[in-house]
Formats: sequence, structure tokens, C-alpha cells
Amino acid sequence: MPKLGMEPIRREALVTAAIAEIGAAGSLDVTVSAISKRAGMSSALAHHYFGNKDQIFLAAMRHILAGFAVEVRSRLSMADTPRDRLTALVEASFAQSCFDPEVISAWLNFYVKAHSSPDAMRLLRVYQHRLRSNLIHTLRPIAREPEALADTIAALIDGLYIRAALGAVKTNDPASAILAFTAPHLEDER
Amino acid sequence: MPKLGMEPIRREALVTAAIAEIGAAGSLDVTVSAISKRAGMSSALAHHYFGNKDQIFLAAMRHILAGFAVEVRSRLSMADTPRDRLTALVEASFAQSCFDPEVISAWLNFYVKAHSSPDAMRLLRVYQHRLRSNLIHTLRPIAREPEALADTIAALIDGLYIRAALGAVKTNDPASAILAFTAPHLEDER
DNA sequence: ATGTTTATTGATTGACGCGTCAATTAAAAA
DNA sequence: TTTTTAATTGACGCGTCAATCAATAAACAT
Repeated sequence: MPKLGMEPIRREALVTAAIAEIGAAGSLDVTVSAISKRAGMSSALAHHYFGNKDQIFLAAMRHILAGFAVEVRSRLSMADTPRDRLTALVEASFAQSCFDPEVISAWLNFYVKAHSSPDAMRLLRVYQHRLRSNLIHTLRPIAREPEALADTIAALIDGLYIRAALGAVKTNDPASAILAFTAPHLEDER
Repeated sequence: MPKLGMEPIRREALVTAAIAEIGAAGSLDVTVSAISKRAGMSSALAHHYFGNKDQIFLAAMRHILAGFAVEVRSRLSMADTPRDRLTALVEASFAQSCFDPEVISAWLNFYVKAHSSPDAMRLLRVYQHRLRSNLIHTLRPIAREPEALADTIAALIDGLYIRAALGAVKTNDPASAILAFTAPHLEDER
């Protein structure tokens, strides 16, 4: 029963299903069949729209990245002072949407995937560069070494992600932990 | 040409080869054949000694963990003050042996593997718990909240590992970055 | 010598999964 | 109504890979 304009609907369904499957399996060892089944279609259709499995994974990651970008912009727009901007950036990294186990699992797996897939690596670089730029720009007025501090904060975010993915999250709030840890490195406002 | 007592030699060769293969591929998508070939034997022999592929991976990770433990003990034994002990712990995490790209790749992949393999998860918990205990014990005399600080430092170590694995390491020395970042949270010696 | 144990592998099996393709359906266009 | 076009799938070919097994060969024991 072919209705027209199914492509975007199918693509989104597949992307969502892929993220869910990756989350359920905890790895990228997920078959196109399983993804398609969850998305309510045949695997042939998935191949028809995406070409191959890697493209599905990449689309899933792009989807997650886009969601994160929205989260960041939304929070940044409500921040005025550098300190508020820093808080916004860090809290965005641990927003509900990013902290979803499925999303964390996808992140972790795509980190590894980036090792062997130049396309995945490029996507990761986009995220990293954007976060780094945002942090440096925000820190410049209030930190002596904005670049070094930004790199440390970024690594800390990544590290807390891993710990969350491994279920060892008894930490109340990763964001406030980072901010408290960072505070001594910020200059007094004058 | 069966010489006797080959088992330990074969096992070590397979473990080393597995780490090399994982490092070369950047993922766990490595065939038993490839590992066996690199180790200079047939895949049947690998199965003979290890039973299945997962056991090879686990043995490889145990091997890496053991090497890390040696590194830690060695450096701890030469430290007297709490501050020296902290330096020893952090620097051990970024020792040459841990920073080897092959080893980093293995770590990253086994993080993911732990998601679906209880055995791998148990191994990771051993490492995490040991590091956490060491950090807390070391920090107790010089930090107000040893547990929270230990968790943050551990996450920071993990995060810097990822960045190293992704090749974005322009940072001079991760260890000194961590120590500098941690310094303000240590109490004055009295 | 003869038998037992250990080491070793080539060949094989069985399963699985990606990607393709021809065929089908039904909406839209002519 | 006829034709085109988008949507959709079942079946399948092809390759891959983990794991098994029977067979061979050398060391050791008696």
C-alpha cells in the first residue's frame, strides 16, 4: 500500500530503531534485520533507503548530534555571563536527552567505530570541535589558560559518560561535580 | 613437531597477537584466524587452548590489567607522601605501557564489550575498584571529600584515554594536566 | 617396540548476515 | 483507462566465521 512521501518517515523510524537496538545490545553487533523489524519493515527496505548498514549507523549518530546541538543552543541562549554560559555548556552535556542509556551506548560505540570508519571519525570531530570552541570562547574572559582548561573539561565530560554507560553512576549530578571541580581555576570577576 | 609444554607459550602468543590485531583493526571485529595467523598457528589450535574467541579477548584484557597493576605497584612503592602517591597513581595511568595505541584500543573496545559480557564487566569492575580504592586511600589525608575527588579523577583519566585513542592528543602530558587541575582541591600540608 | 599423551592442522560443518533482485501493490499522472 | 512511478518484500546468493573433528606426528613411558 504505497503512500507517497514515505522516505523521511522510514528513515526516522530506522534511525530510532537503530539507536534502540544498539542500546539494547550494548554494541554495534546489531543486524539490519533486527533494526528493520523493530522499525516495522523489511530489511530490504532499509537497504533501499540507506544503502548499507554503516549509513544507518551514521544517520543515527547524526540524529543524536543534532539533538545535542539543539540542547546546547537552547541553554546557551538563556545565559548571559561567562559563568552562566559555562554552566549551560556543561549541563547540556548531561541533559536528560544525552543521558538516556540508549544514547550513551550509541556514543560509546561510535567512539570505537570512529577508529575504523573515517566517516564516523569526521562526525566525532565535528562534535568535539564544536564543544571545544564553545568552551574556549566561554572560558576566555574568566580563565588564564582557556584552551588547556577546555580540553580538561571536555575530557572530564567524556569520562563521566563512560562511567554512566558502565552503570557505576551513583554520582548525584555530574554537571555540578564538574563545575565544582572547575571553579578554583576561574578568575575572580572584577 | 610437538614439543612438550607448549601451552603457556601458545597462550601468550595468542594474547599478544590478539592485542595487536585489535589495535590494528581498532575494533573487536577480529577473526580467530587472523589472531592465530599472527601468532603463528592454526585457528584450531587457538580454539584448543582457549575454547572460544571471548576467552581470548578476556585473557588479553587480563594480561593488560596485570601489566597495569605491576606499573602501579612499582610506582607506589617509591612514593612516601600522599602527594607523591597521588602523582604515582596518575602517572601510572599514563605510563608508556598504558599509552601504547594497541593497549588504548583494547581498553576502549573492552569498555564496550563489558556492556554485553558479564565476564568482561567483572574484569572492568576489578580495575575500577582497585583504582578507586587506591585513590581514596591516598586522598583521605589531603582532601576534604576523598570519594568525590577520587571519582572525578578516575573519570578524568578515562576521558583522557578516549581522547588519546581518538588521536587528538596534542596535550603535552595528561598526568601533569590532571595533577595541576587537582591541586586546588588538596588541603595545605600542616 | 608398543602404547599413551600432547601438539597440531586441514578440512568441514553449520549458521548467520549483508546486500541484491525480480516481482507485487497501489497511488498518482497522463 | 492506461501508464508511470514510488513503496515494499520474499527469497536467495555469496561470503564469512566460529567451532568441531578426524588424522598425523612427535615426545614420553613401560
